[in-house]
Amino acid sequence: MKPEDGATLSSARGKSVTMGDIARLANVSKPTVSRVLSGSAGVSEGARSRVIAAAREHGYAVNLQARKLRSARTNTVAVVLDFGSHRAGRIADPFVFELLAGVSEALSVRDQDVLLSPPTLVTATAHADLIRARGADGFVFLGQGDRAALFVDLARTSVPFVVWGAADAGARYCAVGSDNRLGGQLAGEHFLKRGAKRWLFVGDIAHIEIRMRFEGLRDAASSGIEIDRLAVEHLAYPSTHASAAAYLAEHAPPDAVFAFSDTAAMAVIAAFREAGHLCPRDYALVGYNDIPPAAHFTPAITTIEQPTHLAGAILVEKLMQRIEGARATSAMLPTRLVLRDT
Amino acid sequence: MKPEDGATLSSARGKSVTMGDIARLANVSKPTVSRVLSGSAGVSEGARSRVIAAAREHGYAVNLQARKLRSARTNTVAVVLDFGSHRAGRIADPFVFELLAGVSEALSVRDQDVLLSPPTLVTATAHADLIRARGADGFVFLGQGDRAALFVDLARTSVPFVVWGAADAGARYCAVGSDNRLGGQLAGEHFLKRGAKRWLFVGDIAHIEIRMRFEGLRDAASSGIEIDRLAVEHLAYPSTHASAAAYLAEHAPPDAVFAFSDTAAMAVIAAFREAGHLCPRDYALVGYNDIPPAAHFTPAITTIEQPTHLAGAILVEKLMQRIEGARATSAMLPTRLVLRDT
DNA sequence: TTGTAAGCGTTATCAC
DNA sequence: GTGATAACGCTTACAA
Repeated sequence: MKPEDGATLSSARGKSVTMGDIARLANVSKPTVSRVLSGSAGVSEGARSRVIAAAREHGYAVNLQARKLRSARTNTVAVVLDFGSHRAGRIADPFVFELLAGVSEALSVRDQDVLLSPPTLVTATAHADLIRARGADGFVFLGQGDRAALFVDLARTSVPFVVWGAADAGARYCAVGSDNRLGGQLAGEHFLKRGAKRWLFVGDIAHIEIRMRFEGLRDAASSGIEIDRLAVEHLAYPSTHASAAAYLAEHAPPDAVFAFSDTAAMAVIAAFREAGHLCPRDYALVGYNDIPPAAHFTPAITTIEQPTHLAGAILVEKLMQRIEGARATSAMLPTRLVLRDT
Repeated sequence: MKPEDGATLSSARGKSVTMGDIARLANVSKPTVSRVLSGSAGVSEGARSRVIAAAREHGYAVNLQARKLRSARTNTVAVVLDFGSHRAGRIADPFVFELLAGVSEALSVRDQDVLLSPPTLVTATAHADLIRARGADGFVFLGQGDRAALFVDLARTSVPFVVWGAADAGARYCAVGSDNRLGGQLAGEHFLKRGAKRWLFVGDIAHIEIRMRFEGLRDAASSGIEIDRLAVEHLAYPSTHASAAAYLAEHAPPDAVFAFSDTAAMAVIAAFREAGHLCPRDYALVGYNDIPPAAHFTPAITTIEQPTHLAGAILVEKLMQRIEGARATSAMLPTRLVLRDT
């Protein structure tokens, strides 16, 4: 190594260390450094160790932007969270967070960067632009919210995306979700066993996932059973609490309640209790998601469990298929009834 | 426009539309297209409109990777979430999610991309590498978890970062948090008014934020007051529930409880109720965060409110200062007691 | 196994 | 106002 080697370091010129610098220090060429650092085979042990030593010594890290510019893929996935439903005093079910953790980990395993989709992205065009701008290779939507129309539009484009949520029967895109219809059926069967006749469904069926749960419930109902529906405005504890209280004031009390989330279930229990309508004494109740507090609530809430651990991995796998141009089928993950006190 | 224009589009050669294509179509040069699309002044109205028309017609979007390679900043911020505390059955307080929403929006306003920090990043070196690799310009840590040591290490480097959480007295880095000590004091004052003498603090003081709350509580205590501490293992509802039950079995019941979160407060109420120790009949209780269900729980929980709406904006502002090389002072956001039934 | 050369698509610099 | 030209730092041919 000649003394000049240090002097020609680009960092000495006030810039950051580049691959060329490492190449010079290790007495190899740039491509060889590249090969070593991206772990491709076909490099001699000597060259490899010299490169690694030089890189470590000079704190060199490959410039990700340059790499991404050069290669066809960005290796970045945009994740879309449904903040709208969680802000402004509405409640965030831990559920989405668990889903995010799962997705994040699955992507990390595949060396994919996770971009949080900016809240300004609303139209299909805007999403397509992000792909064209090479900001990401595809999208994972965590929760459908009121995006049904967006998905239909997006499915007409070549934008790779997967959606967490119910797969609509004729959906042209890949949706991975728990079997919401089954969830509803399980709730219905539970009510039948309890001999309940006047069922109340709490949830906004404008959301596809939630409508499927309602339909499952309806499927399970035999003749002689009456099903009423209480549309709560937001995914919120307070609004559910208020709606539930108002409902009791105007209607005959139900002897079974199926709530779209455990949080909503808690709100119903609280509101009904204030009116003297007690669970499980006066009615059966099934929640959704099996969040930890459900087990320890008083009464312990019977609920439908979703397989969050699997979900992230499967979503990511499907998206990768789509990005690589393959077809990806929608999938339904099984749910099960967790029987507790209600 | 000559017919050749279309034929020379790079998209016709199977590549995506580039700035050069738009330049040709609009009869200007690449730099002019760049000027128009990045909104810089000094372009004639004619050129501007031709460029915009051509870009729109061909669905052109500026290649973000190329732009980032060229410019000094990546305009990307890495956000670090504390999934560890939220996974595997532990509870996610909606609080973090609200914080994330706030940060995400504040960054979007400044045209910053949000990268979710990969779960593999643990050491200070790994974080520094991401900056050197130009994966991001800086970090926002949402929640300290058990990262105290990491922050100290990171503060010795030139990595720009800000932390949501308590600012340690001698901290060398920028921490933005609510005034946890004040929160503790407010709880203590509430207990004094109720005439409580045997206080119980529920929370793990290994977490700095939580220790500050404990210290605030202690500050508020006058002589003759006994304070006990119950360290719960995780940020979890179930573990708090179990610990609280076990506590009552071995100790004299407290007449005041200060829990590190509303969720934990709910767990305490439930566990104590099962042992016949009722709130507010037998003890006063203060939670933390003012999550929506706290208001509608039975009993409605008295709690400490944190200014989540402000937090995101302030964190981002401070980080931008750090990235631009300026100093950024830690900040304490005020908290207030929300008085309810407990 | 290794090196040379040629871009990837943008923006900065400097002329005009 | 506008345009030619040269980087930015890497990877992919292709050649040796």
